[in-house]
Amino acid sequence: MQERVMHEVERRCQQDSLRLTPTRRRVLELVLEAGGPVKAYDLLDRLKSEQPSAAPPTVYRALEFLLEHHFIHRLETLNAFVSCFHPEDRHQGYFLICDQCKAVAEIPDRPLSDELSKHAAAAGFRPLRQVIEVYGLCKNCKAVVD
Amino acid sequence: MQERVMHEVERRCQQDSLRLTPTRRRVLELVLEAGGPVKAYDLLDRLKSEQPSAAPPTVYRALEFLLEHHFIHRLETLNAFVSCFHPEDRHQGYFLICDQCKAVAEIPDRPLSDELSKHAAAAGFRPLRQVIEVYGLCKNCKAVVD
DNA sequence: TCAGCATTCGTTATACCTTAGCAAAGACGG
DNA sequence: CCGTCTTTGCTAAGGTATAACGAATGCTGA
Repeated sequence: MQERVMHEVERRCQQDSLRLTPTRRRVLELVLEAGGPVKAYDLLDRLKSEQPSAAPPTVYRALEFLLEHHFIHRLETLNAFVSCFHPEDRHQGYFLICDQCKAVAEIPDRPLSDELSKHAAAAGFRPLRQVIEVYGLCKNCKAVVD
Repeated sequence: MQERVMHEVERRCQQDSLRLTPTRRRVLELVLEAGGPVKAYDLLDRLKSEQPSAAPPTVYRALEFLLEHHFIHRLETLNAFVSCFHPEDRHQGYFLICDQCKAVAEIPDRPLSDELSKHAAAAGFRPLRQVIEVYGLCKNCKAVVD
């Protein structure tokens, strides 16, 4: 799974001549390994253990690159980052984020996103970027509570 | 307009026996006066000029109270706060935020929000809170660019 | 191959955003 | 009034993100 994403990212970088430098690559791996939302400073700690010279800008610059090319996403409310599960298509969608266990599901729902864009456009607004995050309880945690 | 909101907030506080203390009230006024997204530290600066003892917790606690009762909203991506224009009904909707002039429009679109909740529920998720923010160019700024 | 240019990186420092913790003061019900 | 709960004042620290600048590296065209 992580490898699939990694390969896809490599392909895209080659195709668009983007430079997937060692640090950028390593940060992406760390995000993938996390298997859920990770904070920038957590990444920094992990990075430091293998590359003591790493500092905040090291991580933030790598994250910036990965975000820019949609290889990862940023969860605005959590100040955290998650890998993108479908880097192959330029999707728009939303996130379901469990308050309890922090599991994140990325739902590539294009119709809903298009609907939102349409509404915005109808109001004379030119939409460029959407942030749709739903917080609540995931299936498992809901079952425990009920 | 600002007065209308203020009155409505007073009414709600009385009705639900919430304590709209001087500081809470003043912070709400400052958010209303701002007429757009304001940062916590901007509020703090303004507050300090009339109440020198004000410190970060002063502002954050007031904001917390106002958020909790939906008298203001938080724009997650901007780390900023805006007043709620329709405190009378427990709405859900989305925000249109201009990258250029920072104007914020609060759109109380219940159908779209319900649609999103429905999708989430269909995936076994129990939605508790939605964050929908659309960034782009407002009508005016779009006209200038084109 | 090499000079020139653009991009990336290392490093330091700092700015910005938010919460913890605890004691004092105030509001409210009995 | 007294006890309790909520709110505040205050100090401090934790967490998040960017500025600035020079050194290193990669890329391109002569």
